Amino acid sequence: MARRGKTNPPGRIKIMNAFSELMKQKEFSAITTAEIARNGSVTEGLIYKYFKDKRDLLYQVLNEHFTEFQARIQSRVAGEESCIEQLEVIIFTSLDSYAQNRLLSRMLFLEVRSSPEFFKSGAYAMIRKYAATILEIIQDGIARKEIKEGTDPYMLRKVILGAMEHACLGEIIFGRALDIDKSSSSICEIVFNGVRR
Amino acid sequence: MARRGKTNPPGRIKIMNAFSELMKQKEFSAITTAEIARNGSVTEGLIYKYFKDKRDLLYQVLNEHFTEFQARIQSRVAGEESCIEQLEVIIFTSLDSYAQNRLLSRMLFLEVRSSPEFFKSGAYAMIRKYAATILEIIQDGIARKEIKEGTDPYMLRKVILGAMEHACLGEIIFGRALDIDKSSSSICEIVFNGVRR
Amino acid sequence: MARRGKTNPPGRIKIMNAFSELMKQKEFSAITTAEIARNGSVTEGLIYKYFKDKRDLLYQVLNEHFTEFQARIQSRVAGEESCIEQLEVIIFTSLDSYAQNRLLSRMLFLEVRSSPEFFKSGAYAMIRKYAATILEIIQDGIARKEIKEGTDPYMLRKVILGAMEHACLGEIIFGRALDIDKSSSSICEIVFNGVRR
Amino acid sequence: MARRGKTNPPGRIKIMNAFSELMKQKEFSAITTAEIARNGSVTEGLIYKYFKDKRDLLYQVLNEHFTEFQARIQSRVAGEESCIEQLEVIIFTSLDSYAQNRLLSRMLFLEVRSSPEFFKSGAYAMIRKYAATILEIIQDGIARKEIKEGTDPYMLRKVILGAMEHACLGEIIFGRALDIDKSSSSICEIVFNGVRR
DNA sequence: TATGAATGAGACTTCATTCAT
DNA sequence: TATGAATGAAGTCTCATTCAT
Repeated sequence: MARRGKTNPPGRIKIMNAFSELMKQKEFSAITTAEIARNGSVTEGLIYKYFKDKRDLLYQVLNEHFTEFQARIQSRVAGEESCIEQLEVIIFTSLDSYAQNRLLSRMLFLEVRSSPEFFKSGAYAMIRKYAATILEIIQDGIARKEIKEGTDPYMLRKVILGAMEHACLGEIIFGRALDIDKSSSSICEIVFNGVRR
Repeated sequence: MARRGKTNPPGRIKIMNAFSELMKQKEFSAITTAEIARNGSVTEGLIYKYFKDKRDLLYQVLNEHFTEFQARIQSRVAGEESCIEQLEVIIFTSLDSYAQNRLLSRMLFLEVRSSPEFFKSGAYAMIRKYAATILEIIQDGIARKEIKEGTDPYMLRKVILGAMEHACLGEIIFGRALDIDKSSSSICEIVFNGVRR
Repeated sequence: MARRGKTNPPGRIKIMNAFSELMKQKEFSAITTAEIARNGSVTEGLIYKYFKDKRDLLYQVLNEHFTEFQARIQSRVAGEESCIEQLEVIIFTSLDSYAQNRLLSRMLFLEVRSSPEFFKSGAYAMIRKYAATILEIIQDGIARKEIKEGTDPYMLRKVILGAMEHACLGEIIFGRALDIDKSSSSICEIVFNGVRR
Repeated sequence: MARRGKTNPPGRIKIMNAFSELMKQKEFSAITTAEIARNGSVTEGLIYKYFKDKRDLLYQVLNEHFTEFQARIQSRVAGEESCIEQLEVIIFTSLDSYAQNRLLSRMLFLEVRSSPEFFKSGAYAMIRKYAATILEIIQDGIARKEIKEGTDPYMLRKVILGAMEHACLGEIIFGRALDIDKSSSSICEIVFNGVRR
């Protein structure tokens, strides 16, 4: 997503691309501004024309990714009727997005959450929107009697988010393969029907 | 747990305590060796007598915490008969431990997982033991027909671990209060009985 | 004073005003061209259309101020007959100008004198004129027997300039109030009549 | 003056010497930490072990100089009986110190006063002591009827300080020679006896 | 066991300035 | 006349780590 109203100068784009590329290779703290500049064929100084600091660059890149991600979720959900199906779609699509974009997941699950500043960023605002969407569907599901009435919607959301996150963790950390179909249907089966015999 | 066989010199203890204390206040990367030394009333040089480097210090501290944690889980599980009850105990005890020791959770959920070296550490070995315990109970539960036979034990473990983790995340990051009873029983209800009406 | 012959384009005026405004708030070296451009609603590049560099901007601003200052002094002195009275008028008027225009005094007493280039600037030429005026009056005073004949006119000038400067320093640095009447009459009393009983 | 109680490690001394040396050659802001380190044969990092930042280094160096300066003044004043003579000694000794140590004067008159932090430094505390000494002598002089009773002691101090400062300014800025005997006796003559015929 | 002095590499950042349009 | 993009050089400072004593 281009910045609203403003022009998006080539240097800015180069910097964001170079940074995204580097994020695929190494941790945030291991990336130096010198590297970013070199890879983007700009000078280090230019980074600070467009970004407050290195973290701000990270958050702006994340924001773009998350915005796309959130848009994809929204459009897929729109096609489903029942709440359970909507949740299934969210779980599948999220897992799919995570798998297709390890960079995104790495940053989200392992890097940014340890910095308090992240939670003031626009990138985090996007995440909140995503979480809000899930909550609404759950509440709707309870209202429409698709979901048991005693269910705590916040806890259910936590279970879903946590399950998805842990489903990806092995892949992100160890590079293990992830079977999205199997993972998402397993999560749905467990969460919707329970495991007790 | 003191290091096996060896004596535990006062300097080493001071350093570990100072570090633990600092971990309650700020991220790992924001803690400097100078601070650790100052807070522990030792010199920076001494840190390198007992620890290979700053990360090693982190892992040794974590190891102590995780060892205790794992021991507590084991002893509690021992008292339960059914697998479902064992899992309930694990969920409650884990949540309780996380809540009582935010330091532990912070480090585990937000700090160490981004560094590949962590996964070679003794601290991580403890975590694996913990995870293995859960897996065994699940497999046992399936064998003993307490848990549905089609259930993927690995995925179930992921759902449980992820649910617990996300249940704590708000508390760790934003300092929100956590109702352990409610959280653990909600997780159990959702996972064991499902939410579909 | 507008630049002789030339037109004074709006951009140039905006830059000078923005800079003058900033000088009231912070030291010269703490002011960045980016700030000047932002405050003046022009682009950084434009500064270099009208001014050789940042220092040149400072000197041109100073020049305008000093020119006015010098003109005021000249016109006031013209009204006095005796040399002593002329000096009194200079002391009072200078103090008054300093107090009314702290920006001027700040720059003159605390900022520019540390840079050798200043002494080649037009602004400094104005200061020399002012100093020359004082010297002439003193020499005239000696010739007209109003001032003791052994007096070293250069040293007397230094005493007067230094006394005025120190009288203002507290105000400039600490924002203390300055009683101009009292200060100027005290200086005159001390310098003209001496303090020995 | 060595730091009280603490040891004064060779590196710290080397840094201060290297810096003092550089201050004789160029303005404070033109001196880089790289230069200081190079000239002192230490690493840049060491500077920050002993000094909070570059300014702190400046103030600590100044503090040493001013402390010596103040001690010299005190011991010379002690030898004089009358207040007028004490002031004469202060004026002569100050001028002499300024002339012998242009570094000191440059920094005091042209560099540090533009930074608000200076006024919180120990170096400035020394300056205040010096100024307090002068004020006490003046007040004593009034009490002992050596100085006219109507004299404003604060203004008299300002005249003296300003006169001395301006007497040195030419030397400091333009490298002009300064005749201390002549300058100090001229100042005394003007201030004590006045210039009016 | 412990100290304290010193290192060194490099990180982030700032800013005056230029230039094509 | 004015813009906006980009430069590049340097600058301050941080910090984990080592080593002689």
